Amino acid sequence: MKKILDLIAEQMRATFESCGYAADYGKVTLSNRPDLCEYQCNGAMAAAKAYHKKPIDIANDVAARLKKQAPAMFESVEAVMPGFINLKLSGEYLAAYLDGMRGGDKLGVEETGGGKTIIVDYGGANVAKPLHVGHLRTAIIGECIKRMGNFLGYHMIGDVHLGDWGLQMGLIIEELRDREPDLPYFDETFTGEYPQEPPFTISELEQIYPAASARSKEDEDFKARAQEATFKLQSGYAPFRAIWRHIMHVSLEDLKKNYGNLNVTFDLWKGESDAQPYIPGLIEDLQKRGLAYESEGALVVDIASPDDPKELPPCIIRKSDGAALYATSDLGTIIERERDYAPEEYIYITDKRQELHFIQVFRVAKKAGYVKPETKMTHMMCGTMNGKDGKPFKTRAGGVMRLENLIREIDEAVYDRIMENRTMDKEEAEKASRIIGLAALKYGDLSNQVSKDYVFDIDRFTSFEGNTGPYILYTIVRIKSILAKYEESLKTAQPQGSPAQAAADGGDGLPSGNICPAGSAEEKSLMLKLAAYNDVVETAFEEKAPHRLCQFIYELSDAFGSFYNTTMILKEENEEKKAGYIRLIRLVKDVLESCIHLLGFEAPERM
RNA sequence: GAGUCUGUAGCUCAGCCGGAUAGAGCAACGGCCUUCUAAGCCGUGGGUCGGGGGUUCGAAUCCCUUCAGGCUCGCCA
Repeated sequence: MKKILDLIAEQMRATFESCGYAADYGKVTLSNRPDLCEYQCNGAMAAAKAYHKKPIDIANDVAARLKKQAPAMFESVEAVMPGFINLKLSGEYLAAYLDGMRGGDKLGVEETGGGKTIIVDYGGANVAKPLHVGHLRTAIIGECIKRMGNFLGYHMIGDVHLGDWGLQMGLIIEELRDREPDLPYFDETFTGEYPQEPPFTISELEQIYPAASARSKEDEDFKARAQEATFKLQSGYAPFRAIWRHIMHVSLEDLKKNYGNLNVTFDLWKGESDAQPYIPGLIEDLQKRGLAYESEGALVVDIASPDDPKELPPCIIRKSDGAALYATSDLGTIIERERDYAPEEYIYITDKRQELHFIQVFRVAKKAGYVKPETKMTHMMCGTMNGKDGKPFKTRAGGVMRLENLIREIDEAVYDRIMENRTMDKEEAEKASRIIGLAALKYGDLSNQVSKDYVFDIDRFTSFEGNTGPYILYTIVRIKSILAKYEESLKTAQPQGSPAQAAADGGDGLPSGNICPAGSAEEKSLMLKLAAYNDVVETAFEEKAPHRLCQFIYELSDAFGSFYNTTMILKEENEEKKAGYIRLIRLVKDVLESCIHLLGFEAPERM
């Protein structure tokens, strides 16, 4: 469906034109004075200068003609000093628009994506290291971007892009050697098959890595061994490759479980190791074409542009010791992605501290022609999640908070909250607390601007009052409850097989018919808010701004709350009117559920 | 030092490609449950939009300057 603002603006543009002004002045926006109007056009003030007329004269002229040209669309059209044109939509027009949304398969949202392929690189988890809060933002923002894109008809490919090729592998191998020297991987004379069973569990692995990491900081000798082991692994030394596969296997299983708990999934589980085969060719190519040159012992590519306010450092693609690094592996990944998917856009979602790295990688990729000039390369820079003290979030002990501990803390707080307010059996309360906890966590994060740091306050997030995920869920649950009661009443009033039952639309038990024009200010506010849905989803995706979606569902829930409070839906005596309310609130529920699905969480049946 | 981002109510944040009286939530205070889930609704108080200058009919929004803070600045990822 066309966006309602576009429909109004089309009409407004035509009217400006027929009054002898350029159509461009007919821009329409949501009103910033809801007490005065619903939509507004400020074009008359802008046009005043160009046509040497008083703004109010132009506004009067346009308003008078608009009323004649589109009588069915507006309830009122007013020109107001100094030159605003204030609009109120007709109740019938609005109700019909909402019926159109109900009839569409995506609630009126158009598939503007046209199947374009976009790769979203988020996650960035490291193999053998547990997920921590630093991975939280990129994961849930990326998941949301991916879901919005898919909903809008893009072909989104999410890649976790694991850190699976660094020094941590050598550290683990050498630590394992010291702990279990008898394993066949360390027997250079061993010629048999390596065991299928991994020599460690996930919890052992998670214990091995930090121990090895700490040791390498004190023990130079150990560190050198780890570096040597890393080098051997990367050179293809069979026993270490075998250990590496075990590490990957054990760790991936755990990562999938943890991402799964966050409702985050990936289409690709690629990692830095997958980029390695492309690196020798990449370096050779850059050298042969004169793009890469030796500088201070390293191999670098210039990326500076005269437009830069400050000359940017070159991108290092090979260290002076001959090893490849982060940028090299990202470029290798780009080559593979071009070969396999040739996406029209890349979206990388990482911490904002990686800004320079991506500027460098993007410029090298473009300069060398590895991606087409028209391919969009976007780096979404996330702000950090801070604690109440404004500093990066830490555990009480001062360490890095593991993601699963954070999730558990929230779920427990939610569980307590449920038990103190509701009568619910233990099993249902536990299930509900996981669903609500995830909503609290994700909404709390996504409702902030992506690029800004934000304060994560468990007490606030689990207090469930006001602008929170649970409030949104609560709205959905209340609507579900009303709908269930209404359906129940229909069943008792209309026996099975009756004509009224047969006329039910979509087999959902509700009578066919339309949403009625609003009967109250609260109802109309709710309807106007609903009508903005397609616009909001499109804007949120274009601006890569999930917080816009959050703001929308908060306002929609708020509008529903006011309507709910002033209108006794099930007590309505006029059956047609009551059915109209039901259709309306069902649409509210559908839109809210659609939105939270895009945000990456769900609503429980009761709470 | 250079670059860059941020600064809006006591706290946490929207608004920022110029528009009318700067909005929410939390906290504070006051109302509303024999009626669809009160995790709700309604209301009150609370602001030099960091400071200063400029552009404009009009600035939280654009430009300059200044203060404060964060982050980044070739061989980590």
